[in-house]
Amino acid sequence: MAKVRVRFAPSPTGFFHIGSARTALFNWLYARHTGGVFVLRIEDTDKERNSEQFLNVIYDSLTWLGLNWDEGPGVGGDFGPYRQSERGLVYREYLEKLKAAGRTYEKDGAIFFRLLGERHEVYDEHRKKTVTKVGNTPAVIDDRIRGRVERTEDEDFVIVRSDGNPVFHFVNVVDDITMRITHVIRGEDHLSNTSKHVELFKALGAPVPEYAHIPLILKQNGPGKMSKRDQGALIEEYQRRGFLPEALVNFLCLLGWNPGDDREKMPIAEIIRLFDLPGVNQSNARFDEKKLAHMNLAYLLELPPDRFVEQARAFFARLPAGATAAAAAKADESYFREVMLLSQPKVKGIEELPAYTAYFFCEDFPIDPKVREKVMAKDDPKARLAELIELAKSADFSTDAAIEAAIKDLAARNGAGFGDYQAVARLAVSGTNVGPSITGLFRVLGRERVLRRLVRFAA
RNA sequence: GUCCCCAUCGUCUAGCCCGGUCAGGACGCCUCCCUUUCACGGAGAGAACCGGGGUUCGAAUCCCCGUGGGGACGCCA
Repeated sequence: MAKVRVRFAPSPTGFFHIGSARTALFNWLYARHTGGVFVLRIEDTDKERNSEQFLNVIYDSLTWLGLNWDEGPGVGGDFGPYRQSERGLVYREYLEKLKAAGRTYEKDGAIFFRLLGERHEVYDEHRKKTVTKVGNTPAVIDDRIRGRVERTEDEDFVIVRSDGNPVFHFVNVVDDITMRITHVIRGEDHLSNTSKHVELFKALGAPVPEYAHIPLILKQNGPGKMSKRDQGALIEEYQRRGFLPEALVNFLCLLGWNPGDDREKMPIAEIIRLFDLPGVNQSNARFDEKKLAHMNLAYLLELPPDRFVEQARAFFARLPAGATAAAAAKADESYFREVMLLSQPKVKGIEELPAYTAYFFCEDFPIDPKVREKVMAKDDPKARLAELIELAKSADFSTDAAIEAAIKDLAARNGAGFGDYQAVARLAVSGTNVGPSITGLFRVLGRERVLRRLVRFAA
């Protein structure tokens, strides 16, 4: 059997959004599952809307997601060039084939593709004008996801604009032929276009590829499919917010596909092993950022320490200039690491880290007045504070266990509970009532900082 | 308006192809437990087969019709 060749063919006319990412992902998965080839092709025939900047968004997003391409810009391949703007000669050659077959005609300066069949005029309600319909035979699409779909293409359509540039339907088909694409996996929004493509394949005497139209991703609130302007639509936003690409990829896999059992969080290698076209759903899926956040957290919690710190470091580095960013940047590398690892099991995302850890890096952190009121209303916090200051002067700060033992001992001697010390100590050293365990807090902050903050707070 | 696709908890979904288990899991929500704050974690509750016909002893599952949702109808891709 011929080797599977799939392609992802984005147009650099907008941002790279979640729907495009999933289309790319499903193509990539299918290529990896079958041992086939994943081609990246840039559909930049619309000169009005293209820009180099958008091209980089595509490359960056795919790379970040780990969707490496086997052929395409940057890596080459035997069927290039891989940007449509550089394939004019190929299109001309195939246009000649259509012309020679008598399947084209010129009108209003543009070149139309001629369908086979009887012609008659009819008034089109939607476009409010009379159009020429063709009594064509239906195109049969054997869709790997949807089954047999019939659709009749009944109007000639433009394949070359009056400015001489070929349009999407034509170049898409020509490229799929010349790049030997065996499976076209794309969004369901293209299903209606497929009859045009089938007509072109036939007219060019080329075999029609296998089709697989995947369901669309609907916006989480309101009607319609997700578009680049919707909340949470852009891949670069997840990247910027410190989401883990493996979590996003895992989440995206589950939008329209499942392994056939209850498993959700699974390594990409396992997904590759199990992924197949018949397993893809037929119905559209609504995007749910809460579930994505949950998936991200699950990955975050088990991220190896080195990678977690690396992610945190990168996130801090991109932070807009400010007190926390500056202080963290100046912080000792091992201290930064300890602070981040202490916070890893506590935060729900990398993006929470700066706010969550701010007091580790500066001395002028705010004291939450509401928390202060609550804590100071408890049983003799001033005495507890004084006792803690004494403890901080002499206790062993080297391990959590040592700190815990010291505080417990203190509590026992003064007829108080661990909690009586915990709350006031936390308030004094961090200004809040949330954070890592008090023992971890003491250990990482270190004796000097803890003592200084306790004394200052007591004053 | 025409054409195409789809239809199980609020959401993602299993089950459907090859009719017969209290329709299963996950997210979210709520309750409880754990606890040194906050999270994490654990336990539990609540929550669905769009409607109507048919076929059948029996339909979430097969067929038809509605309805609903989505998409396409550009010299955009």
